[in-house]
Amino acid sequence: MSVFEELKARGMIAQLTNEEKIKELLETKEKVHFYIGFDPTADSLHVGHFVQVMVMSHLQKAGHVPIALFGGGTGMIGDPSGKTDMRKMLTKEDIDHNIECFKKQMSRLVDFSDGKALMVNNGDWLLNLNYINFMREIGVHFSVNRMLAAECYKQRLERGLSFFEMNYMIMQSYDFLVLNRKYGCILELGGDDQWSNIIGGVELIRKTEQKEAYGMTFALLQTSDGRKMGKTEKGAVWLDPKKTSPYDFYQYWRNVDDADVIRCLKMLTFVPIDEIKQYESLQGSELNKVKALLAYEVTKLIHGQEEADKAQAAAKAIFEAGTNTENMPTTEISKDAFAEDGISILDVLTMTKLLPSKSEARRLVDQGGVAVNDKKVESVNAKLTFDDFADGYAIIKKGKKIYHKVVVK
RNA sequence: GGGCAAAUACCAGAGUGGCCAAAUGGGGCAGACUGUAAAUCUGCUGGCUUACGCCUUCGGUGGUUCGAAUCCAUCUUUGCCCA
Repeated sequence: MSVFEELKARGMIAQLTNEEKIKELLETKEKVHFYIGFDPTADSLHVGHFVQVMVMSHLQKAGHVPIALFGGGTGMIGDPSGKTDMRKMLTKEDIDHNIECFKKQMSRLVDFSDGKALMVNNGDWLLNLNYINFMREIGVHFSVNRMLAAECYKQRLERGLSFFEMNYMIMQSYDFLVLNRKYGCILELGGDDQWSNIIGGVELIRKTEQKEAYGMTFALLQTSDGRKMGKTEKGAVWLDPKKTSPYDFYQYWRNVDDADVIRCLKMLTFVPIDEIKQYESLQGSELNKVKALLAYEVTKLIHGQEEADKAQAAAKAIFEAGTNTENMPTTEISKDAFAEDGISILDVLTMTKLLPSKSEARRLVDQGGVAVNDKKVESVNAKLTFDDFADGYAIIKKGKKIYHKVVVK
């Protein structure tokens, strides 16, 4: 199976400028330079970027050359596509820092050694542009009428779109042109929300260079009911273990909706497509087992085998056997915090940051959502005494799935 | 630059002198049911307090009033219309 067919079979491809040409290109040309842009708006990649990185990896394995473009320049504007509000503007220092973080995370999946993949920063050519020259050379090729007609701006047209942001598309198109000239890059990839921006680049290359270039977009990682995946109450699911622990990361995938398992497995893991096909017909608790596979595989890709094993072991321990306290988040509490009759459960809950305020802690206890050492806490007046720490620690359970170890010092 | 309108909790959005910590919906959290899922049902959803209650919040500041999310002045921001 060719890479192209593989990507297709995995349901990753959303739109293409020219399907036959792109297929042919990827199947017959030895090294295709292609690029994907990343806006460094945070100091870690999140799940939304993950699909793009997977695509880079797939294509690289087939011998093609990924160019990861970091939006050091465009990031200072912010892509308005599909957004409802203007983005916060970042300083140059923030952006540089974020790029560094992206590079590290990406290197896990994409091999950047020996020119097998490239990293570029569009700040290198965008930041020092001369406005008039740029407008004369590039700006002339863009029609405002057409840009306004683009689907991705629709929402913004109702709420207001600044000229500033309007430029994003031009700049991204220019990126493609620069990479085309510099590296012979003829293919731009991106999330499906990037479609208009990508087309812009393809057309720009045709107009200025009289050359064919191609674009392809990937399905956004969405839940079956159309919501973006990778969002939790705490915000995005990050690839950085400091921001989303490997355990939480594992749990996120462990808990995906039934309807999303197969798609995630296809898009986010290297599990062979034939194997995945066998899972497609599974239902009920059988499908539940596939989720464990998904969680393990994805965690392994991002955090490595060791962390994946740990996360899996921790999950098994908690849900299938008693409790394994080894990889549990832990808080130390000083002996001094104890009064003669012990320490209030409410205080413990806030100290461990399991809950942000005593009021919330009170509510949760009232509703029977807290247990200590597997015994439900019955009253908001409950106290923990040293007896509760008989093994050297106490296990606090919040809800059904969140465990926390407390040690007295 | 001129005219008009708006700003309320995580989001959307009611409230237009006291009954307002503020309707309703979404989201979130918890409980029941389950498969660590979804759907469904129930409770909760500013902070402090054992409790009575107290404190902070309706864009900012100042004022009117016994009392202001609500009235007045002013500033800021956003949207719409005209140029």
